[in-house]
Amino acid sequence: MLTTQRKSLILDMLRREGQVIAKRAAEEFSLSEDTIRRDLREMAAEGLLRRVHGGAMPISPDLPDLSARRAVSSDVKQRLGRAAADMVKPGQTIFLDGGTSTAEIARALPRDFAVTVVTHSPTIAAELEHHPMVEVILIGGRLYKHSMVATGASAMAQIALMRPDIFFLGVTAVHPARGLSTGDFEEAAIKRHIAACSSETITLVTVEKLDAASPHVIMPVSALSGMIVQEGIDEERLASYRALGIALLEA
Amino acid sequence: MLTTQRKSLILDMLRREGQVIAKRAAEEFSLSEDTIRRDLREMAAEGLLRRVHGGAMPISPDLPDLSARRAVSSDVKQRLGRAAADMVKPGQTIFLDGGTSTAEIARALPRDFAVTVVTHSPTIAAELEHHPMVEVILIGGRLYKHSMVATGASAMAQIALMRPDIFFLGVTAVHPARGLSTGDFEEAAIKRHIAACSSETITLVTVEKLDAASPHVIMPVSALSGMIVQEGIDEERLASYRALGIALLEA
DNA sequence: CTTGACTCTGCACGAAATTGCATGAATAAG
DNA sequence: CTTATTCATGCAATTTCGTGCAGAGTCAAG
Repeated sequence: MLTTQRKSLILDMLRREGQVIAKRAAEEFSLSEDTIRRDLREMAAEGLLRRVHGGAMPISPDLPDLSARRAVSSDVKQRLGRAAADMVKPGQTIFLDGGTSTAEIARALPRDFAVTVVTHSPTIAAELEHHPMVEVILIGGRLYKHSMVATGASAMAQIALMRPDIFFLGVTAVHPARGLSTGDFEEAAIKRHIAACSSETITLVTVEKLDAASPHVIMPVSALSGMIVQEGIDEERLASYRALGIALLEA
Repeated sequence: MLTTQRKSLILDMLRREGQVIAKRAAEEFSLSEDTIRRDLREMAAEGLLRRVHGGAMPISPDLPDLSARRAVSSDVKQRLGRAAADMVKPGQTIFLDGGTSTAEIARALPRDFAVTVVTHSPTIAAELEHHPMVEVILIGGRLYKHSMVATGASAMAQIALMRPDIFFLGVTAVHPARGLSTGDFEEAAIKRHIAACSSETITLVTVEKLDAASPHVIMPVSALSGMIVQEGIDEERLASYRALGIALLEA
């Protein structure tokens, strides 16, 4: 990665999140903290940002509109998103479902290796605008307003041409017997179709989704390759999933 | 391969990916890095790009990126957007090109009647998320990072199935003789294709775009149905467009 | 056909930039 | 005050850069 580009990305990160944490940026770019600190020092000298202990802050006091977005993305989902992003290897193609959980994956994707992201969510696609190394394939179709994903015959046909390595599936409910489910029939169909085209299907699960059921079934839990579950859930509640042979990763 | 041609390809790569990495370009063209470096050096001398360690970046350091430009949605563009939205009648289907001007149209669309919006820009699509009456058709394909629009054969095929009433076209330059133009060859092709499928094509023009020309021609000005131009431009500068029979609306 | 000027390309080598690690100082937290 | 981070600087290893140079190809004049 070019250092010039990295500095722009650091500025982006600063604008987006209102701060840059040296440690986090180092992970993000897969570089040592020393390098990030050097960047921050130089950029501070150029007057692009203000150096603080642990990272950097914007030169001017916070812009309000972006801090709002940050507040929405809960800590739990961020952790799940990072764990999911860790599973992705350079050169792979992943399919990101619509939703707030999968949006976190998009944000957490390492910025230093090339990945192809396929998505039928314009929101996710827009999220990846400033990601330097990610190639984005957008699936088109009629947009479902409530979930903001493309659906319909055209979307199905475009998806049928893809063979993603991992499908990160968004669900509203997970139940050991009733399977993975969501609130809309059409959406369930398209999720099922994406899963069928993908080598692996992984879903991100927070407590409130666990052991719940929605009206429209996507697939049995056993069809999953793995689940990334919120940390701190009783082993007891997870047992029935392990019994189904599902790989569980806590984050 | 001709070095002249290679240099254009390098410029394309720069526009497409926002950077050129010497090593990668060398692989791409099956040449030594030395040759690429020489090219980059020469092109930097010609002012076509900015040399950085490891490769090259666009000439303008840190173009105010889309988020910044979006925040600075200028008063002029808002007025142009409103004028464009006023042209749309209930029940019509419009195609919105990518770009900041057309994004203003999306924001200005009346909230009380049903319109179908077709777009190949995930940014525009996301913008319409909270619009109650608008049906959004998203065109998919490989996303061009710098302009954030879907391109490629798949996008072309999806567009070919649509017959929008109005295409609101985004351009970087308008010239009475040299026509409508933009910075990227591929983009020019897709814009031309959309225009061919649409009943009318309207473009929004601010002063700095008027009487200017970019490298890649989209179509002659005479192929337009109309232009919405920024208020307060000398009648003299508009005369040549009127002479071509173009309907001009000032806003 | 031959010759000579010119261009393009790859290789070699010293210079410069970038990065990670180590060390000791500075800072924040308890 | 004590402890754990975080910071700055020096240094070594690696990568990239610029330049000189030689071989191959092109082109035109002789």
